[in-house]
Amino acid sequence: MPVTSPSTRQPGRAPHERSTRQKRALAAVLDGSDAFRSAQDLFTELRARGENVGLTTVYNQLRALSDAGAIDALRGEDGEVRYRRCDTDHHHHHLVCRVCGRTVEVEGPEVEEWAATVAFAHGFVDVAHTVEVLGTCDGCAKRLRSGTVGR
Amino acid sequence: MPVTSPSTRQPGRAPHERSTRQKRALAAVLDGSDAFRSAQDLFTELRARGENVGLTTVYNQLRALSDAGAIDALRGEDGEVRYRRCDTDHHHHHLVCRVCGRTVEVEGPEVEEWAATVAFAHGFVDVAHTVEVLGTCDGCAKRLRSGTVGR
DNA sequence: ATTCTTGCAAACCCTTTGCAAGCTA
DNA sequence: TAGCTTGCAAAGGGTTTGCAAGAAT
Repeated sequence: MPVTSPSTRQPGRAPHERSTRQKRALAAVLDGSDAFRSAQDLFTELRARGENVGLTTVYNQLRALSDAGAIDALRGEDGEVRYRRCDTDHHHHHLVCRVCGRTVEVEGPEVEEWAATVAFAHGFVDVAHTVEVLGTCDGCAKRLRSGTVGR
Repeated sequence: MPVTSPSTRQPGRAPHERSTRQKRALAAVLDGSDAFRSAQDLFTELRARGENVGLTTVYNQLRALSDAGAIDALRGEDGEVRYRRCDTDHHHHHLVCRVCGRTVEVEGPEVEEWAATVAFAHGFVDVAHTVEVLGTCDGCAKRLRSGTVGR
């Protein structure tokens, strides 16, 4: 007598992912900005938009998305992790404005090479590297100069 | 009539710093290792050495030392800040072993230049950058290969 | 009906702060 | 003695987890 469970189900099968209002809402917010946003920040915006999504869910989703490689995660100086939808697929780094959070994706072949060379020279293998460039973007710099103090 | 406070005391005068058993103990631990260590880690080692130093004091000191530029502070992927006595004075980056924490200070003129160029190209000013190279050092790689599993 | 998803409540963990007692100079 | 330093206790802040109710398939 055959088992009742469908034969399509395999042992290591990835679980079926479901579409929910919360996931869609979070995705919309992520799509609507190209700056790195913290979980708390995203949560606040969701509430502002009238979307009722729990903070826990925001964390749950962000982790899932990050694990799946759908978003970039970056830990800031203050220890908060910030997330951002990643457009490009290839390896790249970020140029981030410390004032408005605006980010530009940049490439740096010479940096990749340098990292590999340096690591090799010291006998390190399985190398990864993090490179972030932080600065003040032109717009913010102008604003700051003109006396319109940021804070 | 002159004020009673000594005339040697100036308004913005830096406070007198005192030498204590705790400070010396922490300094000793920091000197005894050239890897980045977390506050908790340092605290544990102090206890292991039989030195009674409070966790709060470790944090207090590390912050003071860091503010004074006497030690380097680096926030890891896990959000913990790690500290390390910094030998060299000039700007440099770190090559860190993800297994044993061993670090090598490396320079990268090309990276500095790249960062400056990229930032300039996008109109960013007042630029800073963080570059960390993470890998597995030769010793650890060998140990892992030989089946002596790390965990 | 099944099982993934949600989100409240509470736990975690690192770090900071309040403050009274302790110690250095 | 003066006031920097210590460190217990407790608060803070971001993030994770337990788990029962809810929703998608």
